[in-house]
Order: sequence, then C-alpha cells, then structure tokens
Amino acid sequence: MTPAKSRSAGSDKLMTMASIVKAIRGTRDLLPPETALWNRVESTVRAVFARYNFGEIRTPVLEATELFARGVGEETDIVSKEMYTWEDRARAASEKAQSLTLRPENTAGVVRAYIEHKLGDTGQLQKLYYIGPMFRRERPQKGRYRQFFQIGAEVIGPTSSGSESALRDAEVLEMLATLLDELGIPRASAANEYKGWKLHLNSVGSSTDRPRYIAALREALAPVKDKMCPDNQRRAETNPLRVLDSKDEADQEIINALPKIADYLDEASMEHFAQVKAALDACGVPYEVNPRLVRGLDYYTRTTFEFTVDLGLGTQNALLGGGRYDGLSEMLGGPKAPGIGFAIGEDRLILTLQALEDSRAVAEGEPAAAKIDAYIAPLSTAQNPAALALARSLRAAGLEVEVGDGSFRLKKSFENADRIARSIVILGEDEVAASIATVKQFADGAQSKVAFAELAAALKA
RNA sequence: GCGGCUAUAGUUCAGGGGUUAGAACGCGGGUCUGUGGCACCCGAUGUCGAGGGUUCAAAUCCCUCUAGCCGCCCCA
Repeated sequence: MTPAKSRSAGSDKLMTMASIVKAIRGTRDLLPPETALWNRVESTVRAVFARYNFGEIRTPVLEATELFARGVGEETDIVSKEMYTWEDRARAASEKAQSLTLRPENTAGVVRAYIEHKLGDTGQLQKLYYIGPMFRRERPQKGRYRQFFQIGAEVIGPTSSGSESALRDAEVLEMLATLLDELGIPRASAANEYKGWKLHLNSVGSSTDRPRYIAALREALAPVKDKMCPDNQRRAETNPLRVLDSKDEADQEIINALPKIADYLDEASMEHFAQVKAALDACGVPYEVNPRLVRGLDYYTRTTFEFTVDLGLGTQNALLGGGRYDGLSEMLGGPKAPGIGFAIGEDRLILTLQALEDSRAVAEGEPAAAKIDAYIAPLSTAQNPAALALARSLRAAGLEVEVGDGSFRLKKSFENADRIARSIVILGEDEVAASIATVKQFADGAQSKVAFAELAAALKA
C-alpha cells in the first residue's frame, strides 16, 4: 500500500489511470454461481427436447436485414425501431455493400436455414431447437435486456410430413408444459394463488382469415375509436389487432364488444383449433383460451400462445411465446413449409427460478450449498507441488477438488475448506514423505490417515 | 422512445451543508507456531456513479450525463 493517502495521491492516480470500460447498456455479465443455474436450465432443456426428437441448430447471430424485414414484418416495432442494423461496406469492387442486423429473434433465421439447405427436400419433418443471444434496442428493465437469451424450437416441413397437423401444435405445447414442470415451476392454481405458469391459447386464423378479421375490426373501430385512449386510437389505425390486448380500463367495454376472431375462422382453421384443444385435453395440459391474445410478429397464423408466470418478472410476465407460421417460408422465397415454434425468454426463466428459490429459502431456511469433495491444504509452500500432484490424481478419479496454498495459515485453510468442501486433506512434510494424507471430514469431525492410493475411494464415501 | 425513483466499502445499507465518511457481513492479522467453525482484540477498505455549478465549506443543495430499478410502449 502507498503510505500517502492524500487527495493529491488520489488525483495522481486519476491522471495515470484510464477510465474503466463498462459493459454497454442493456448487456450484462453472468457470473458464478449464477451461471450454474443457467447451465442447469440448459441441460434440462436439452434433455427434454431430445426426448421429443429435436436436434440443435446453430445459426449466425448476424443476418441480412432483409430477412427480418420480410419475415418478421416491416411495420412491427421489432423491425421498425428495435434492431441493431448497419451497412457493411463493400471491401472490393466485386463485393456488394449489404445491410446487416443482429438477430432480434431466431424463427426467421431457422426458416432461412431450412430453405437454404433445402431441408424440405428430405421429405422429413424438421424438429430443431436453439439456445442463444438475441438483440433488441429497447429501454432495459427487469426481465428485458438489449442482449437477451432465447431458447426456441421450430417444427417445420412440407405438408406431407405432417407439419400442418394439430398434433404438432399440441406436442410442442405439451413439451413446454413438461419442461416447466421439470424445472420445478408450479402450475398456476387456486392452491398457490395462481403463482405459477399459465398457458394462454388462441387462434388468429389462416392467412385468409386474418385479413377478413382485420377488415371487420377496422370497420367496428371506426365509429368508436374517438372515445378510446390516444394509444388505442393510434393502434386502431396502425395495427388494430393490438387494440385487443390494451389494458386501458376505460376502453374495456368497447373492446369487449368488438368482433371476435373466433367468428372469422374458416372451417379448416376452426377444426384445426378444436383438434389442438382436444389433444391438449388428452394430455392433461391446462390452458385458457384467450380470444384477445394477439402477437406482435406478422408471420403468425392459426395457433398462437403465450405462457405467463406471476413470479419475479414484474410487469414482464410473458415467459415464452409462439405460434404457427404457415406462410413464413414462402414470404422468404422458400417452398410451402408450414411450421410452429416458440421462444422462451431464458433471462426471464432464470428470474422466475431465482424468485422461486428465494421464496423456498424463506419458507424452509437456506439449503446447504453443494460442496465439493475435498480441499487440499499444504502446510508450507514446500508441499505445494505434492498438493497439486495429489489434486491431479483425485481429479482424474472424478472428484471435485480445490487446492489451497502453503502460504496460508492452517486456520485459514480450515475456514476455506469448511466453506466449500466436505473434507480437508492436510499435507505436511510427514504426509508427503510417507504418501499418507491426514483427512478430516467436516460432517462428523472424524480424522484419519489415508494412503494416497486409497484417498480417492475414501473421499468418495 | 416517454415518465417516476435511485446511485456511499467486495456486499447489504446508514449519514440529507461544518474537523479525518460509518455499521454489519466479508477480507487481513492476533489471542491460538500442524487442527477450523464460537468468542474477543486490532487492521485495511472508498475518485460518496461521472462531469459541471452554488457556497467560506458539498457525500449532502442545483444542473447535465451515465447506469439500475419501477411504470408506459412493446415483447421473450
């Protein structure tokens, strides 16, 4: 430490030290131990998805801007004001300047890959999942970041592969219910004051139903829209569907009197929706039909859904959302390839699990953190090499091991060890000479001498 | 993009114009030289978010910026 701690010493430091570089707004570092939870979530996801025969797809984070303009929709908020987009200048005469975008979602990217690799020509139904970062330039708040992670899956293929079947919609929804169950998120019920997940389901109709409905909605809104709040007046013009999920109290009466999408579904769409519900009933997946559930992306047709949860997310209570997109492939210049998919907000899923863990900790007291198998404490630096070598052999045997340092006082080694490990392995001059370690178990305080050769087995017990 | 609240030690937070900025936990040392957890004692914590202004004097009051949180918008 510098002896002088005066103000001038501080400003000297100021002059020589560059200002620190910080993570940019809306992005964040994930650190241990939190990352352990992320890994747990991701391995549960991979295990569950694998049981449903999904395979992983990894697409670039960077795509042509046009992909989202055509796929997600030029007029959506995501595309019109939230994308990170820039011109990639041409570097050679032969190269064309191109507008690039950091992906704000990944369904368009997956469908682009489906088309580009002619996956439809296999004739097989494609079941693909992804886990990765997405980017949207929004005002950050709890559960909403500029770089955020989505876990998503898509079922897509030619009609002959069964991609249009209601069975697929139900399978995807049932898989999501299973995933949330396995992650330990309760289902909303009276018993837990509806603090759990809830599936909201709707059908927005086919690509011909939807325009008919929107026209009817516009017509119904025209005479009444002046009585609504400014936001809804604007929506009535730009995107009448959005009026439906307005929370404005005063407007609810008007909204409830608007035409219902269900009355504008053609027979095929109605039958499809009925089949989805029947299959969910057969699987015991609870849902609530919400005729006012509309989604913000242009590509959705027929089945749309959202899972909400009343835990730890504040106002961002949508945990995941998705739906069917029977015309997306064609919008992107591909063959007819109906599909259905979803995206889970992984950050929100983590927040939910943390909130759940917190309330459990309050109810049941802090659970003991998982401890590693052993902490090796060399008594002086002379034993450091032997300590590291011993750790190597224990780790090779599959044990989780931390090594202290010979410069630590034994008291400190004990404190460190007790905090993180089930046993401490003491290595002094005598132990190294005889290849026999002194082992103490913290659970019962039992201490014994164990030959190095038997140590791994003894520590496992 | 709009509005509100907040920013002090590694962490959680007190202090709201006046010597040298505090507590708890954590960290380092000691009582205790190869046996910890408890207790007691000592110690270091820090550009008081950044920049500017008011004042004899600013962590404290004012302005701007940045970031976080809460709402709106929107979505995952």
